[in-house]
Amino acid sequence: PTPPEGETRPVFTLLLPPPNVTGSLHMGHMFEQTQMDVMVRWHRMRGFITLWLPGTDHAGIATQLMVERQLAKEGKKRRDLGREKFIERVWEWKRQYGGTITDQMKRLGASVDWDREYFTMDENLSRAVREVFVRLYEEGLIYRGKYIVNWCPRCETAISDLEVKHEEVAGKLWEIRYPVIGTNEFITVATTRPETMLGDTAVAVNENDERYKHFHGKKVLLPLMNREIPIITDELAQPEFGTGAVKVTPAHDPNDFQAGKRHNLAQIDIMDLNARMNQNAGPYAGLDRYEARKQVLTDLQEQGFLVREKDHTLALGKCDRCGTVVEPRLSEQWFLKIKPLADRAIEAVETGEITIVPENYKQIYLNWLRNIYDWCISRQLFWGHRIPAWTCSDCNEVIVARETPKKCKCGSEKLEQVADVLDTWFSSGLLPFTTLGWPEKTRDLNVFYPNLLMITGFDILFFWLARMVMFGCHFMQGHHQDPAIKKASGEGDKKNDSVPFRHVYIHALVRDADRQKMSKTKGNVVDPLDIIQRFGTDATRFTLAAMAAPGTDIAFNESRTEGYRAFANKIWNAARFMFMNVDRLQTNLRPGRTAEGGSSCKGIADFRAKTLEDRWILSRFNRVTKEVNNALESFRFHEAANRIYDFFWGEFCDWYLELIKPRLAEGADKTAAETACSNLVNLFDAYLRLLHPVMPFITEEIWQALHEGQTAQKSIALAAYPQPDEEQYDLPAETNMAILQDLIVSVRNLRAELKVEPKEKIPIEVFSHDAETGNLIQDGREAIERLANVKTISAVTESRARQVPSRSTARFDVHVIYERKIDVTAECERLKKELEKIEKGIASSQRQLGNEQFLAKAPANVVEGLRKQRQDLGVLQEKAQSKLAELGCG
RNA sequence: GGGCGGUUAGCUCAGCUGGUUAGAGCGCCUGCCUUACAAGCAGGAGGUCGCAGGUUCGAGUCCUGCACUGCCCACCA
Repeated sequence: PTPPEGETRPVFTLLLPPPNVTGSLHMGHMFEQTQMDVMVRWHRMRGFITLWLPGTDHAGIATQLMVERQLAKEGKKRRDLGREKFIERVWEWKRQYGGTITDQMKRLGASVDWDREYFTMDENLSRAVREVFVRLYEEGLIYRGKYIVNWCPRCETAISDLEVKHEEVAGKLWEIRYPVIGTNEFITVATTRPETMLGDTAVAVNENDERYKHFHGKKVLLPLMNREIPIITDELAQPEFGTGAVKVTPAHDPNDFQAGKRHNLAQIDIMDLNARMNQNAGPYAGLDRYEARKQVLTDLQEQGFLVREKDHTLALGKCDRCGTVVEPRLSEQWFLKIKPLADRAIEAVETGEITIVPENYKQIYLNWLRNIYDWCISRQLFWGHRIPAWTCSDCNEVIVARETPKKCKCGSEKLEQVADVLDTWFSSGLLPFTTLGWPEKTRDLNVFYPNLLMITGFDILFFWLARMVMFGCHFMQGHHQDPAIKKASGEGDKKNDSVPFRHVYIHALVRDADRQKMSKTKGNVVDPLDIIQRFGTDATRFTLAAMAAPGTDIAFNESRTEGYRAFANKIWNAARFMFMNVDRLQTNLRPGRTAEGGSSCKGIADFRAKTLEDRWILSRFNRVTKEVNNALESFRFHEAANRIYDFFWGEFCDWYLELIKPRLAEGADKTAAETACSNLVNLFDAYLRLLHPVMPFITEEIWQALHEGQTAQKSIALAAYPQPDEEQYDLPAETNMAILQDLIVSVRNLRAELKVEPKEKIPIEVFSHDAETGNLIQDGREAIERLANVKTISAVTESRARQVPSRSTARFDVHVIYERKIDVTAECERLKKELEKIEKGIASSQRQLGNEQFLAKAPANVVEGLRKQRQDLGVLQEKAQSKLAELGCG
């Protein structure tokens, strides 16, 4: 719902890049949507009013292609049906299959606002498209004209420069000689498309090219066609390239078209809309362009005009949609004068009104806009937004209007709407404002425009993103977002609200495990629904988030997902452990019943830090919370995911749960058990909230069970996202915990080495280097015994470092008492390795500490740290050496 | 022809603004069904950070060149 006037909460608006109706969900969608959903949920939980607006795109060519294929099975073409019937079929198709992708989306857990779902051909959006077109036309930014455009002979339509994909192919360059009239000489031209010679209307040479000076003003006889055409001088011909003379075909080449204009040459169109030769091609009429090429070459050869053929690699332009080789074609089209719009779009990014992350895309964006050509916006398709223009059959007047005009100004009523439709991207470029009710001045626009964020892939940086900026800045000029909301959203200082979005995050592309682009034709498409089926949505989302390092394409790898399925399982089991204890203790420990109400709290509610492990985990949780929030702030999804993962598995499960077990155990002190359990519950609750944006399903399920409807919020999605409380950082607790962990690991290590029976408890002796450590170990006695499987701990007053088997750190030496002999060779080996490492460390720290420059220039804490390290290493070195001596290692 | 990335453990990848002895997951080796979890637990092996220079007290991190690789852009016949 639209927030009313007076709303002072921040607003987060995000527009879903609308998938094509024809589409089915692929990994790229899921990747993109996972990142968006993480952002949306994160903002929502932090108290933003969020709008994530979904919709689908009518996708002109793509959709038409689908229906055409259907028709082809019935042996029909679209023109057999005619526009109206055809469009009916498309709508029919849309009704039947168009929902596929949105249905699939629902399984990703994407928390979009389905109530607002739109389709780009909806009436209100179509009306906005007409409005935009008419305004641009009235402003003189849209014009119509006969130009060379990229033409797809299969789709039978013009396409924009962006829709042409160039592909390097090994082709040929043919040299053809044209007889110069009135001489015995020939002039030789080179071409990669010999069939176009049929439409030649001149031969160009460079004015300064000495070789051809004597031909100036002469004519040649065009072979095969026996047409006289002039030799012109034009910069089109560059002396260095080929023969220095070039054939000019104004109707079939953009450069030649320009040259033709300069010299007033005739334009002879020799092809039809399917790139077959027409009557103008004389005897070649009816041939397909490649058949014609073959025939032309044969004939030239026979008649002695073909000089030679050379290998030549060329960049062949192909239709992005269907792969057919594009043919430059002269035709009447509609264009958008792009420069004025581009200038403003450049400014918006240059001045920081829009920020782009990662930053290198900023340059790419700017370069493109700086070198932009007018945009051909008309398409000769049936499916799409009809161009709101009519021509009068009596006076040829063109009328551009919002609604169908009744009659022409000449009085005639014979008006016919222009057959063309608009490029799909024309309408998608308008979505940031048209989906919010434009051209009406709606409250929605007031509140939700500009979007706070735009997340999309670089593959549509130009197609879509740049156009949204151009259109947004143009049509929303003078727009002001509700100031209270703007301020609350943290954008109070940005003056201009005409931009469609304030921040852009460009995500990477998902590739297959071999880094290949996924495509249907390659057959390497990984179906996200299949992955979800096998590993679960949460695990799949987590995989994508964890791999989403900005700027780096990701190679989707199932083994990672397998690992994150295990993670989900781990969470599940930890939750079981928690519930087990809650149930057993039979107390009101649900977080929903605590004083602070659990989830409305931005940290851990009611956490009572009684013990070292409590203080430690509280401190760690807050630090991790800080790291996660920071990471999300800068779109480092992978970092957020990894912190969340490591904390839970490596700290919470591996240590905290193990450490509190005695307190929870049967027969333990009831009050202490309840405190421990309550802490556990509240910590778990907070953790679930931290994790929720990435793994919405499992967190919701456990959270619901945890709260049992006892809380004001209906869903964890509306609970508060954890925020760090730096007061709860506890460095001493973290340091001490690390010492205990070291000790426990050392003992486990020794046990493994000595191959102590797993069940056998053994006595250990610990020498502490300082009283503090001694006390710590004394206090941690129970934990050490349990987690290291130790029988007794004796504090000794003399270092046992020399004795084998033992382990040493800078704080303690630990020696296990166990009669089995160690493997001397192996132990020597290990000690030597260890010593080597230590000495390497000593050498490097020694080198630096001996360097006056270092002491003078490095920051104090670095120097201090290094000194400390040097000292510790010295101690360890000595210990290792004496052990080696004791063992008598060679 | 321009531009942008990547090159770190067997595999897939982290390593943000240069600062202690470079990390994770998977895989591998050893041992464990320890009453939340064998999708698990404990321990372990494994890297001269693509190559060559340079800047710096200090470089996986910054600069230059090279190699390999991927991508984007481009109306030279």
